[in-house]
Amino acid sequence: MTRTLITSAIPYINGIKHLGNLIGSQLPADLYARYLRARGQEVLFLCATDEHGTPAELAAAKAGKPVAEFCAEMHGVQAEIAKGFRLSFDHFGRSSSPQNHALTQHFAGRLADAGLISEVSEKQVFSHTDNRFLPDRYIEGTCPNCGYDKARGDQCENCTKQLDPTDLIEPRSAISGSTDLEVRETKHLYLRQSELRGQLSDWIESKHDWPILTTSIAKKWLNDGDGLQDRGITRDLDWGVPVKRGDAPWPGMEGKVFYVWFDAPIEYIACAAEAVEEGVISDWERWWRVDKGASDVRYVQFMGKDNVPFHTLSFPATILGSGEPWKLVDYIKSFNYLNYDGGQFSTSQGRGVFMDQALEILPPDYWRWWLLSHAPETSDAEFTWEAFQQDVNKDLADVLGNFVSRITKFCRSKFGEAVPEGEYGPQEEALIADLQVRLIAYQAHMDAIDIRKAASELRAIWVAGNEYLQSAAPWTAFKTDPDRAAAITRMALNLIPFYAGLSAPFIPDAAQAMATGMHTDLIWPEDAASALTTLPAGHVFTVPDVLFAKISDEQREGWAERFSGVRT
RNA sequence: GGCGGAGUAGCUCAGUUGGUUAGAGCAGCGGAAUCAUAAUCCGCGUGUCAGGGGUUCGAAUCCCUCCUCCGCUACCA
Repeated sequence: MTRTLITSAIPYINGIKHLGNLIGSQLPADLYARYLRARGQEVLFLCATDEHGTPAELAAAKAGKPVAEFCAEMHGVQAEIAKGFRLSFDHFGRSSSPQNHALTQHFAGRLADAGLISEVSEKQVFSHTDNRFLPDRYIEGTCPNCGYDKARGDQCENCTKQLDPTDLIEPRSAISGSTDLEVRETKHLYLRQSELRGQLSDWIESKHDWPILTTSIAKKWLNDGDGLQDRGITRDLDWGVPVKRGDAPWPGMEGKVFYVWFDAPIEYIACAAEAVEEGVISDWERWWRVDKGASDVRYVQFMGKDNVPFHTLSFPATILGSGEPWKLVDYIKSFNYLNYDGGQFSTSQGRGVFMDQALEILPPDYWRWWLLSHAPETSDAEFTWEAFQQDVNKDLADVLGNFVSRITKFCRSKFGEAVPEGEYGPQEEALIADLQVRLIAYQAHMDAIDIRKAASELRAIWVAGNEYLQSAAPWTAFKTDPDRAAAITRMALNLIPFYAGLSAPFIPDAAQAMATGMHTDLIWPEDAASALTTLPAGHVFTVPDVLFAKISDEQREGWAERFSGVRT
């Protein structure tokens, strides 16, 4: 049996993520994990918080808390929200874990031994007032090109000219506004990615089935300009993984930490080690070391397009460069962006709907269904309240929810809350044949992680039940041929556990409610014919509560208003 | 500027080994049914496939050109 390792890009610690972040990695990863588990595969689904870097330190300072404490709290908050969305991580770790410290230092040591680390002395801007080195972006000043007075040290947002911090006129700290800056010499480690360019290029070129979005971004970085550039992997910060060469000190690098993008992907591995400590799994190397049992693992990553360079190049460079048999990713599913009502979702500007707010106003299934059925797979997608209301009401309340409602209530009123007798006839056989074809198509789309197509097929499966009921019309048959009506009712009732099983990856709560109402467990159908005999005559059930209350126009208008501005 | 993605019905989107009258869902219009959350089902689409040019017996699909939107551009993560 194949085993699948699934990782979602790890969300940054500095705040609560918005719906665009959710659909960009965690939610699709969860869908796939749930699907594979339902199909009986062994799955390890990992995610974590990404806790290092300047923004984390600044967010902690703003909150008036020590950074370690801040991160611990925010990790708890994000973990709770993830539960709220039913994200089924086997472990939700932290990039600040001791396991990640050890592994990050281990990789750095291996890379150094392989001659893939160089020490580079460079000049960085230091702010006396802030008592820290400032990343280019955290330096503001007047653009020498256009005169814009809020140009950043990496680029002027007004004229888009790329800048060097030293180009700025009257530079100041974006954190404190202080102009007490000094250019200081500092030494950093660089990962010599350029040495691995050929290897990485061959590897990327061999991935013909990856999304074009993934490979095109990777190839661009491999071939742009002088090709893949070496990358600094250390920073002058307090919070992070201290620079060490394996277990040994690294002379000259005292007081420095590894760059967040160096240690963050390594957390994918460390997270499995954390999971062992948590007792979730017994052996993490069997998922990560090809020489220790991981040769039959298929590893799939999910991420937004902004993360692709790090996952296609930097992290593989780390793994390949180590010379050790770590598992390389087999498939990278990448996503475009979800826009919000004509503009971008923005964490920094507080624009859009954030994960905690979404859960305040509606159950997770509403969000899961809409976001997944509109996943930005081929291009950017757009969230509007009108579309959200319309689609959710139609798909979930009218098509699926009402189907469950109408047949269970019909049965209760005519035959009581137990499945009636009756032989299936040609109409039932036709339905079964149709559903079998659709089941195969649905599984094929899920296997290919073709999310919108899978959602569309699932919806068609729901519609098939309504079509069947409408044409078989048990309410009419009941008047002249109660036995026939009983058979139709039994067929239709059997669709509920069938739908529950197939829908669970998308809408786990509603699926469970359907199964519970029918007094069955959630199961993935082997084939339509056998699945639709799950409930035998005489099987007792309970009419479930309304599965999906509709979103009213008043609610929609209220939310559109509430979320029209900026989160404070 | 460079690179990449996108531009198809009012809306959201399918649709490339080039091939019959370009499809789906939603919205809209008409009808059926009355079991159900006024929920369902059936029927109805003459769209400059962004514009222009080219290759071809044949182009949404290949080539050239051009316009628009978005992203990335390596020290935010």
